[in-house]
Amino acid sequence: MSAQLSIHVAGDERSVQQGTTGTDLFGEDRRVVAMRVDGQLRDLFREVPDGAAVEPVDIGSPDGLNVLRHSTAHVLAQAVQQVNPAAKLGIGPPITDGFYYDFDVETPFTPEDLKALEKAMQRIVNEGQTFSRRVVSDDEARAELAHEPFKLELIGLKGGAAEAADGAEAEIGAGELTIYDNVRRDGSVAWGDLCRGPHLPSTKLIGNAYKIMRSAAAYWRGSEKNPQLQRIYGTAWPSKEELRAYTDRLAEAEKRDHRKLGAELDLFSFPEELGSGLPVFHPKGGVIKREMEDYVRRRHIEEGFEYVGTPHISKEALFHTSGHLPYYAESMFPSFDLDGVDYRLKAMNCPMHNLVFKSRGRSYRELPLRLFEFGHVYRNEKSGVVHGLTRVRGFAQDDSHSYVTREQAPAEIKHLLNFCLGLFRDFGLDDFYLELSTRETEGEKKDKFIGSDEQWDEATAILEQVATESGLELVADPGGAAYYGPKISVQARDAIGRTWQMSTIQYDFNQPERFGLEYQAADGTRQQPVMIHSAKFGSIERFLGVLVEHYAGAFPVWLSPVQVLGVPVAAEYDDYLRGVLDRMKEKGIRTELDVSDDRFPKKIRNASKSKVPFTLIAGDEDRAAGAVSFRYRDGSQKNGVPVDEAIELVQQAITDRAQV
RNA sequence: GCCGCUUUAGCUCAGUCGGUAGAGCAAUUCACUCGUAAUGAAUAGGUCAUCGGUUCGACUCCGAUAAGCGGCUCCA
Repeated sequence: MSAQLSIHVAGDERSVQQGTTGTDLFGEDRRVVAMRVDGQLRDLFREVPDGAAVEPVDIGSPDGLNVLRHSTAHVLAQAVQQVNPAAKLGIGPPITDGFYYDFDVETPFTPEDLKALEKAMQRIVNEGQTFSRRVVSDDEARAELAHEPFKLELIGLKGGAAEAADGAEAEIGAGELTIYDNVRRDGSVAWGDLCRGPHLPSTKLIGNAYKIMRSAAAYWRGSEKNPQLQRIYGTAWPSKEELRAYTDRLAEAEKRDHRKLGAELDLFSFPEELGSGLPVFHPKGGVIKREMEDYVRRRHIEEGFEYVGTPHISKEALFHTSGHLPYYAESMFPSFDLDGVDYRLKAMNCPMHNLVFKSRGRSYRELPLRLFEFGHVYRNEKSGVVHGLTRVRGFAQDDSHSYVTREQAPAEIKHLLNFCLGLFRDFGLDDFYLELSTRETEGEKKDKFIGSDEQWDEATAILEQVATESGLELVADPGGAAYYGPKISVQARDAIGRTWQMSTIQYDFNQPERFGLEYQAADGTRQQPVMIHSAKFGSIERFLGVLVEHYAGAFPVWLSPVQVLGVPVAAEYDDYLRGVLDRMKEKGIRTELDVSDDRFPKKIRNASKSKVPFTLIAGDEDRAAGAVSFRYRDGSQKNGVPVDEAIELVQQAITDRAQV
């Protein structure tokens, strides 16, 4: 048996003996943890077939990291069952920057449990266990995993792994079932798990560059109808240094947390007296909010919108007309009675704008008719989801509705998308992508949506076309549509990598019908308009929160609550500096003067901590020269700037929306 | 909503075994008038989240509620 095989290794043709494995090809290089054979990820110890194209998988590559993290998840699961043999296994896939594993246990894990598990994992890692792959039939797997009810359920779902649960495809592939045994150096089997693989050649490679991060409950297969399992999150990296870099990154992200910075910079707070998810903006946060509002109001008018105003509450019947009740009832606050009539707080502005449209006859000549306002809406968010400014119960949408003919719809959607993208650029946000949210026609969610198949198909096709033409990254979000129509949303990433839905553009054929909206066409017939909902910030509150994190509180000059902070070298120069700041105020620049009795270095420290873009210093030298000195956030200096020039410099930075 | 954790001065946090609370920063006052990240001293500040229970006695133990944190589910 010494037949020769001809294979391609990393692009080069090679002749090797039959039976050659990945380990034979790449075993020398410890960074190679798996291989791709004709595109398929494989364990290194597997034999390479004739004619195959083989690529090494580096531990630092996306595939390699997934293998590392998935194997680490196995080590965690082994540790859990070692400590608590009664723990039942859920799924344990790699995720961004780490992995998790779900367990069904009697009592949730405590922080002490997690510490103990981390130690148990280290012992397993040090044993240098190998992962041994074994193909099993469905029946064999069922027999072997009789005591693992969740794994049995997965076996039953084989082939439909994608629907089984996010991450379930790591356990079962579409093809044959496999079990991976963890084998000690003496050949004894320590543990085994139903798994598609591939895995590291040895647990040794995990080294000590892993960490258990936290535990939390998670619903089995992602549905709140199912029992909750206890999920342990962990992370794993090719080296200790990379693990350190990751934890440093998390610490850095924590410093940018808008909830923390919001309190430190005196921007906003959540008074307990008001209730969960109801923010108040302090004067400094109010400045940013107003700058955002001024900007977006002006931009809407430039883009052909007309500013309207509507109330916060209405008779409940309006929301029956719109379809919010019952389709959106869960998110609306309960009704309250006024003289025998039920009223509701509004959760969306569209029904009110429809009434503006309907207030008189409309002509095709008026279309597109674009109505816009800052609509304050109230949503009964479940207690567990309220989160800083990014998920609140009362917020302002910069909400608009464009009423158009069917023919005008694509151009209007393009118009709105460009509007949104321009806004993102002006606010300096660049880490974002588009999401196309569509309805679900199967499964339990399908009854959440109203309208005909033809309507949905047309609306979805138009949105998809515009989104694709934008050339931006586009992610599908099946089932994420509003009940009345599909939507494009712009998703922004915050400092800790979470993504937030900001702008949305929604195509709605349902509400015009439900409200009986119509316009008179050129031929004299009455036609139904299409309405296109859009919110550019989405929520003023959320957008502001994301801005705080994006800038870590160091806003560009035009958004800074205080643009220039005057720091006199001694009290003697207060008046001189006040004079300079007064001249700036006349030009609309936001200034403050530090007249506290702190000493100069302390004032500099305070100025620095407050993250103002321009600290303006004046002492004897400056006063004598009719000048001031600039100190920037990075500590750099620009001394002896003539006052006129200084004012010009600040004004320019504001106009340019510059970061300094 | 579900699971787990947390709640002490404006902020960050100590508080031993159940015997009625302490620091730093911030604030206020005084002195210092100072050129680039903390001058010194003094003063004031608390229904220990709220309500109930156990106890001679509760910040401490138990329960409920509220708010927050980490997830899940859900969303702008």
